[in-house]
Amino acid sequence: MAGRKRKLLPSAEDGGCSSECKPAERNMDHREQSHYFSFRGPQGRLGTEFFHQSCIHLAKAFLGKVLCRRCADGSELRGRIVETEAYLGGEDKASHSAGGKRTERNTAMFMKPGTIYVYPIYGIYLCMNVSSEGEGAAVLLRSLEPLKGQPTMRHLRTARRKEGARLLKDKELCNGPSKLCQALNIPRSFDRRDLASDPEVWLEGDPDSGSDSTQPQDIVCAPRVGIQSHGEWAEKPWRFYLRGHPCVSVVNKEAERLSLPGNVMKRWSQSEVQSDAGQLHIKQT
DNA sequence: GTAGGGATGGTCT
DNA sequence: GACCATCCCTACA
Repeated sequence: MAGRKRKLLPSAEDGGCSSECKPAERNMDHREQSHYFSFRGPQGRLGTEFFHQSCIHLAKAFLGKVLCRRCADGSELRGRIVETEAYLGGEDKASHSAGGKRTERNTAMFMKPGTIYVYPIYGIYLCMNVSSEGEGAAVLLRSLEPLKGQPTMRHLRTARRKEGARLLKDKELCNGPSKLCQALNIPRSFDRRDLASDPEVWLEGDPDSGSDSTQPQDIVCAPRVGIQSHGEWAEKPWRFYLRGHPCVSVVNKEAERLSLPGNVMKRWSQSEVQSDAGQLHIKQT
């Protein structure tokens, strides 16, 4: 099979990104602040107790939380989780651990809640899951809203793209499970690490919590993506995302109609997203 | 903007 | 040898 030539990601194996973080890019400037929301700073690392939830509860609880990545040079990359999928293991035939099947690859799914499961997909991409309560259960992280370190994320994502390709917009940096692994430089070697205690990757509370934390009615429940071959299990509404958020990878309008929003005080509307030289601005209603 | 098609190689049977 | 929890590019509306 004649393949297209692509540049390899230089530091994908070592877990560090010092070679990717140019000094000028490490300086915080206005471009590194989220244009979607105000970023109020860390709310503290989420510990082991947070991950002790059932898979579906944890998948919903992840929404709004901030995934943080400390690079080898000390700089930080941050993104708010806006889309997840629950894979329950056991009866869930779409799960890598269906039927309790345990292999070298999926061992992390059977480890303690909060364990990172990184696996390769389609040969060239990686996906990141976090184990939950339940035998073989894990939550797939599908999309993030970039909050900090967008220039570095863009550099990491561009490394695999064709030379001369157009500049990626902020909302395109992490809007997919493999894209977020690229943008945050999550390597395969992070597999089986503990998200509650690892020094290089961790989870923090929603920086916007307090006045406008994620409300249940903001969450859309939809069938999971890319598992059509698994029959009835493909229909289970175990994908969760923030309604109207521009960083969601796949919008399901039918599912949005079915999950009525009710009295949503804060929503994100595509029509109010304005593009400005690759950056996005969004007004909240 | 969206749909369609091709790429890619690890994992599992 | 087939499958695959994806991504990117191109063409077209």
